[in-house]
Amino acid sequence: MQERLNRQERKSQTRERLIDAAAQVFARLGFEAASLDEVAAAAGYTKGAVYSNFASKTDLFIALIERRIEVQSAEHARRFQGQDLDAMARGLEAGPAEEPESEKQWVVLAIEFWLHAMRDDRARVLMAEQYERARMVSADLIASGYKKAGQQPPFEPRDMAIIIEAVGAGLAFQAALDPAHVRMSLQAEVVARLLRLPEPDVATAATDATKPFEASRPNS
Amino acid sequence: MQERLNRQERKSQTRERLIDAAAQVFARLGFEAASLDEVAAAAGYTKGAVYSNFASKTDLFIALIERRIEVQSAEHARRFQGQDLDAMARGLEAGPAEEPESEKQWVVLAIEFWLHAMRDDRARVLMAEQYERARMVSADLIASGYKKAGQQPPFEPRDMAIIIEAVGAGLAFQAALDPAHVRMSLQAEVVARLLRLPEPDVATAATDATKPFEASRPNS
DNA sequence: GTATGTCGATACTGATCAGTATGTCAATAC
DNA sequence: GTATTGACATACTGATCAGTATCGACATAC
Repeated sequence: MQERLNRQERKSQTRERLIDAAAQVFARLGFEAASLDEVAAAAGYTKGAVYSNFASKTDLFIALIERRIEVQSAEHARRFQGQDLDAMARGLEAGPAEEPESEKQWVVLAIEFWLHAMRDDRARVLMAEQYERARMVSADLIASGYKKAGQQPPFEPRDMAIIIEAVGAGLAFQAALDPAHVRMSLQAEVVARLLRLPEPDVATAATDATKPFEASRPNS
Repeated sequence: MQERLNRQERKSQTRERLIDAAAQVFARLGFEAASLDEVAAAAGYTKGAVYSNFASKTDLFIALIERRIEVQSAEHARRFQGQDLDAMARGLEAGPAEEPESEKQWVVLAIEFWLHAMRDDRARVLMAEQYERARMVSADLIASGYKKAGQQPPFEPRDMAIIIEAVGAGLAFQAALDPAHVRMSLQAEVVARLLRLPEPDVATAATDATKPFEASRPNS
């Protein structure tokens, strides 16, 4: 049952298993409330394995998020690269790629890490960079989508990326609290409405298509 | 310096001070990492005062959120009641009512409580009910705003309330990570576009006309 | 006045847990 | 083969902390 592995292979296998277990346990109990004993046990090891692979509890958390970021970035690129606007909107309608349970686990972990990031600058910068990279990828896709369609975006592509992410995150937040009252499918509807330019209302469409809505005063 | 207060007054004063202190300490350290000794000390008491006023640490957290809900609901109603759509949109542009530091504290606490709610049904139901009530108030305001304007909303008023909240929360989430790259003022812009307000120029020209679109470099 | 009950302080307990020190065994090196 | 190194297990430490038990002071009741 147990493969013959050399040191390096076995160590990275242990590392992966610990990270998987940490994802489960941190999501279930929260980072602070979770103990490394429980994480190690969930992976079939003891705490010694944790400290042999990670410098600290926080380090394990960061490794977990870093791995997630890699997976997610690849997934994100794979899913939307080279698509036109309509296809992107339809992609959103399809909802998340994962099963709901796993998806919710990642939402909780992202929030947990966000809170951690509010108090730990290393984590904050890591997460901020991840979001910024994702925004730039999305913004490029959006910009080239509009260019192909020969149309003007209603907001700067970069702002559109921010907005789409915001709507998704904000809906997930509310839906997790109260799924009976909040439909995640609203995200696709909102985005479709924001993306699709030729609206029946000719007068506003004409003005809006030429100039984006003016910015309000700069934030403090 | 210390007023003469009867028992009831003094007790509720103690309670308020403990809740204030808990807001500070929980926001700074997180609910789990914060100790009741520190909360009590921040309020000028000892842990005995906490357990004389609250059944448990969780109970204190819930009392804190309940009080916040009351304040926020009153504020929300006061701010938007009886306004038309234009005025509501302009109200959003004005940003949060509180100073940024206090505002951020409440964002963090709301997220912290949300995470708590993911694992504690009592907290989840409380928070879900709060959001649902706020949605209904907003939906009514939106519905009557459209009725007055003689227009059709692009989404059901209740869904619009959900969306506006989602955009605000999602932007706050990103802005807290990376204020240099995310403008909170996007919320007002998105909402204005979704509401499809008739010509914002009249109302906003006076204040905003001098600021052309220049979104990509927010000063921070 | 005296009695009573309440609020909050003090002191303690039992449990938990991150991190460390050391041991053990297997893989690698020679 | 023997020596060495590395990965993980075991055992321990020091510290923290929620919750409890008890006590004193003071407001209220009579």
